[in-house]
Amino acid sequence: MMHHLLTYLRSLASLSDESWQLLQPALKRKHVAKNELLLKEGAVCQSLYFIEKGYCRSYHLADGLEKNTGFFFENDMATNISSFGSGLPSEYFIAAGEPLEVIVFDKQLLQEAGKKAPEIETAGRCCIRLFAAKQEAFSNLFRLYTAKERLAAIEERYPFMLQRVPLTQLASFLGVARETLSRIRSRRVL
Amino acid sequence: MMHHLLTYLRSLASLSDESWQLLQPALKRKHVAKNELLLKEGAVCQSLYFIEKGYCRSYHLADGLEKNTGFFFENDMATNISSFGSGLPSEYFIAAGEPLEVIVFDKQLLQEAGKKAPEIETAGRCCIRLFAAKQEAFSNLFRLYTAKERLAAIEERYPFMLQRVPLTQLASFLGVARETLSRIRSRRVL
DNA sequence: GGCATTTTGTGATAATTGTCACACCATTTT
DNA sequence: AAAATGGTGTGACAATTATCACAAAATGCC
Repeated sequence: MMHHLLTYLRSLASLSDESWQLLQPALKRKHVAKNELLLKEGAVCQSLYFIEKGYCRSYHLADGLEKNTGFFFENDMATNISSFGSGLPSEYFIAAGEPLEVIVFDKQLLQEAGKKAPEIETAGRCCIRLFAAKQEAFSNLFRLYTAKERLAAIEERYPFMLQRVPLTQLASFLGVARETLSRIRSRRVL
Repeated sequence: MMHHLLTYLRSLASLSDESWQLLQPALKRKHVAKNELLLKEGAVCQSLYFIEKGYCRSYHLADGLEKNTGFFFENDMATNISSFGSGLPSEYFIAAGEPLEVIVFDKQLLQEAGKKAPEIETAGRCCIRLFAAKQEAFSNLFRLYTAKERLAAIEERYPFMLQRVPLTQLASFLGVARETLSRIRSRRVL
């Protein structure tokens, strides 16, 4: 039960069986159909999502166009960290890109669990630290590399992303037009 | 004494006078001259830096060129969150852009303080959450906006940045050539 | 299978940006 | 005062990318 999550958390911090039990009330399994929303723009993010199967993406709506800003796969934590932390409305959506199996962390119940077991607090801190490090790495792709190099970097570090994410969605994530990404990709093969 | 830091921490989480006292052993004031390094590429980041006065920047060295990836001002926490968390060597430098007054958090001593006072753990988690939210916001600038719009966004949210950071340094942070940034800026005035 | 919808590829052209070269200005050094 | 240094503006041209238009391919649905 919740096997992957336990492994994930124990890779980040020590977590006794007791702490793990104290965490259970804050957790809930959920299935989400493809294209269904985990978080709406304007809503306050009240949950963390641990992804067991499938992937989801965060996107902004601008001029009716979806601009993808993040992708989250198996063993990732997905959330709007800003809204979750501040209690302010989310500026973007999070939607399932494939049929999703997630474990939902409820914010209130998680706080209570954290008070009972400091190990949970520590594990939470490690999760956020990972999240921050990942954001930083993606952010730096834009400052250090050209569009072509960004694609190569993604291909090297997250090859499954190119397999599973439609090119149209990947384009805005890499900060280029769909057509440009298509051309970069075709030139690469030659 | 450490007045700004206390205000900052209390804006993030409740922190009793007792917890604050328990935190003291982990803190140390430090002056850093302009252009001096807080963190070298290849070194493991062992500290968090709370900035009381001045600013610092993180930069990668590629082909002998400095590419700026982050700027940190008064009441910001600066660190290599990835290296600090994982214990792996830093891939970039952090240097003072102005004469700096910082409060150094020592990693080991901070951990010990956190064990004694859970409030410190919680405040630490809030710091990292802010850090992550900021990284995400900067990262999204590239996906949502053109170079011109990115400059406008910085001007609106961080006007002091344009005053204090040399254009040459700002350019790589915005992901454009120095000349391009110079032209964007001059076109804006017309 | 056949039809509708979604996704991807490609050509043509305009707009933006990078690169190289050099001028200008302010400050510091000798 | 002359020279060196660091930061910035600008012209010219090449390279890259965005945009629009449409074709081809893949996918889902009846």
